[in-house]
Amino acid sequence: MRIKDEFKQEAVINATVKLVNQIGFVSSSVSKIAKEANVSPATIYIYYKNKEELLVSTYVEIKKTLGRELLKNIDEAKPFRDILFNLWMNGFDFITQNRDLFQYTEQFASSPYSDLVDSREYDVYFEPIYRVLKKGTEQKIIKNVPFEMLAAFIFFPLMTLANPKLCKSIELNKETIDQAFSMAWDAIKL
Amino acid sequence: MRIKDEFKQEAVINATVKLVNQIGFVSSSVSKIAKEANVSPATIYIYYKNKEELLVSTYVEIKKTLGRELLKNIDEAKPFRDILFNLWMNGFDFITQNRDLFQYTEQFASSPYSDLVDSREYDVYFEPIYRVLKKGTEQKIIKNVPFEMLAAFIFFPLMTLANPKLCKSIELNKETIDQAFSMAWDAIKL
Amino acid sequence: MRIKDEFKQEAVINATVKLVNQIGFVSSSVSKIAKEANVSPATIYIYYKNKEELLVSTYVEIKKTLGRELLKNIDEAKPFRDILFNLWMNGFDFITQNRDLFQYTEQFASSPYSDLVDSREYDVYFEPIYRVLKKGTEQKIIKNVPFEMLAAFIFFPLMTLANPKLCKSIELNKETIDQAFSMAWDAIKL
Amino acid sequence: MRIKDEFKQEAVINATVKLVNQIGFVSSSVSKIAKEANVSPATIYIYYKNKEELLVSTYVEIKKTLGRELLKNIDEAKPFRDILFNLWMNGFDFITQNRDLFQYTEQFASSPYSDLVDSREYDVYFEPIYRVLKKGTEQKIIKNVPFEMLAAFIFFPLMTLANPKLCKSIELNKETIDQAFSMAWDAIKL
DNA sequence: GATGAATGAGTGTTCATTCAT
DNA sequence: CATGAATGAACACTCATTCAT
Repeated sequence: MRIKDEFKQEAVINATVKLVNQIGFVSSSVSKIAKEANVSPATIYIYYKNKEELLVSTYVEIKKTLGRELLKNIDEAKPFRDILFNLWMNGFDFITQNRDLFQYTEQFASSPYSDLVDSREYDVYFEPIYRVLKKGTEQKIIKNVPFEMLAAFIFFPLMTLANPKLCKSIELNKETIDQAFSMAWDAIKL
Repeated sequence: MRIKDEFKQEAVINATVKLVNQIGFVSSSVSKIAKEANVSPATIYIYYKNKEELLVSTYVEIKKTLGRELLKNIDEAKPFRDILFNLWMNGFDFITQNRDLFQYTEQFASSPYSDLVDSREYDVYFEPIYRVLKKGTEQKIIKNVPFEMLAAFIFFPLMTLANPKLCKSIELNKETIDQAFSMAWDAIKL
Repeated sequence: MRIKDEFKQEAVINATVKLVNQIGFVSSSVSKIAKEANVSPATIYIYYKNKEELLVSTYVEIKKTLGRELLKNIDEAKPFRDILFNLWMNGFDFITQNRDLFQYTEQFASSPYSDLVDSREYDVYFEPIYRVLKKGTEQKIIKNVPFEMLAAFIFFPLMTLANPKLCKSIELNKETIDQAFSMAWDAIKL
Repeated sequence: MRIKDEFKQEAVINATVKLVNQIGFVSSSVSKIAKEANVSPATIYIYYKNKEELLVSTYVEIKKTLGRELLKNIDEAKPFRDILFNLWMNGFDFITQNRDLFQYTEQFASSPYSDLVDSREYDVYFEPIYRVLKKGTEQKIIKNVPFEMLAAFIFFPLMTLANPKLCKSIELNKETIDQAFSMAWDAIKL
């Protein structure tokens, strides 16, 4: 029999991300994705049960990658602020170097498909971050507030800054990055 | 302009917002909006050139309202932090009391339609906020960073916290609100 | 506004029946029906909620017509056998003169759509037939067996004979018709 | 021929009949049949040129079986009515004991595929029945009418009664069966 | 101004069949 | 012989928009 063409599936994923970035989530139809991937629409249904599964599984894959990237070269022995800065910069690097992947997750998160994701599929990749922040709280280094609030002041500003649509005029050089992190730090530190 | 017409147009806008909240941006078709507004699809095309204009202008209207609400009872003579807190609480009140309008803007902002908005249409309503922040910078009360960065640390966390999807577990009482504002303040104050 | 074009709807019904007769129930797709009726596929969905409704309501309409035709010129004062013969000939005339309508009902009845029909919609047209047969039973003219069994020996042979596919070699002249009815009569009479 | 292959082909036939009974003729796609038979879709195309041939040949096989079953234990020396009753009961037994096979033939017969069958493939199995009926006619035991007409009064009522969709309320016990046969007999006897 | 009818182009999805192994 | 991968064409249906009144 014909062997499964891994390239084809990868082409589908790439086409999905590319199209979502180019024309948006809504307009990215299965047939357009198929055309972009040089594949028949029917082929997509070999790999994925339906459109939902294509979009959701693409999202989950990206989230896993993001989780892995965030924790790259993290040394938990370092001072807390340094760990956080590492995390932050890893996030920044991922966002800027994989703008299309990042943008896909942003669009996905605000789409009705986002309700269909079982976050447990990738939560494990983010668990170390919870743990680090919890330790910071316990050691009275950062404020004792819910995790979501910490995230709202650390990671959401990061995402905002990295979003060229929202921050057209901000040049993202070493200085602004440091400045932004230091603001995030001021927000959460005790 | 006849009174009857205004009612119709208003019904269309309300139906748009209501439907977007009920079934999402994607599924809100012109004919469904028309049905919800008790109006013919063709009628909508009397008021708006096309669907895009309907969605964009609805967005702009909400932005204008938001701008007006933000500046309610703002006394520029007060101390800077109090002014900011007022702004912040006005924003919080708007979001929680007009969740449907807010949710519409969120969905709109992450749709491809958002590229089509000319922000100058509502910027004037937000201009006082720019001015206040600028004064704060000049008086060395807050950090001297681009406006978007300030916004990223003041208003985006607010929106994040008010988003029930993102912050399921956070109860929004007086205490958490104060806490959140104080974190935002720590982030931007000098 | 544009007024509803009765001709269009009729064209759709005719096209449905015609196509079902030409290419069968299964191959008669909405788009083919639309093309045959010189109408856009979308137009069909103005008249009918979905394909099912188109097929079912076409069936019901034909059944109503059949019911009306069967009872044409029936004089319940006549002898029982004559009434039955009248019914029988009315049926025969309908089948042979509206072969396409009849064939549609045959195909429909053996399609999965047939489960979706609420027979109460047309039962009223056939009620007089029930009544006549019941009277025949009570007056000990015909055998006291369930209605379906009577039908199986009166009307199903009729349908079989009128079906050119099943009875290729039988010429349907006055003599064969009389012969067939007399066989049906022998089957049910006491 | 290898044993393994026969199993596969038989599995395909069984799957075809089973699926047609479960989900109907229309929905029974080649891939679903293949899945049900634990076989690749491509395998089916080794045994059959195309879907049509699969369906038609399955039909023909069933017809052959039916022919064989009808003639089981037929003793042409018996009185004519007894022979006929034997045939009739054999038919009844086949229908009730192989409802799935019978239902398949019913669905097939009212599908456009039925035009593609060459009845000569199985006619030989039914030839004895022709012969018996012909003798009955010659011996002036039954009416001298075309074979199809006899069939319409003997076998079609039988099929009608055995069709649970058409005869929901009729319980098929010894008594009703006898009654039905006697009606058929009244119809054809001289 | 206001409308319901009408539509071509598109949607997600399944199909019978063929390909390459 | 047997297979899972692959596909173009078709499916039922919805869309944003325009037409005719």
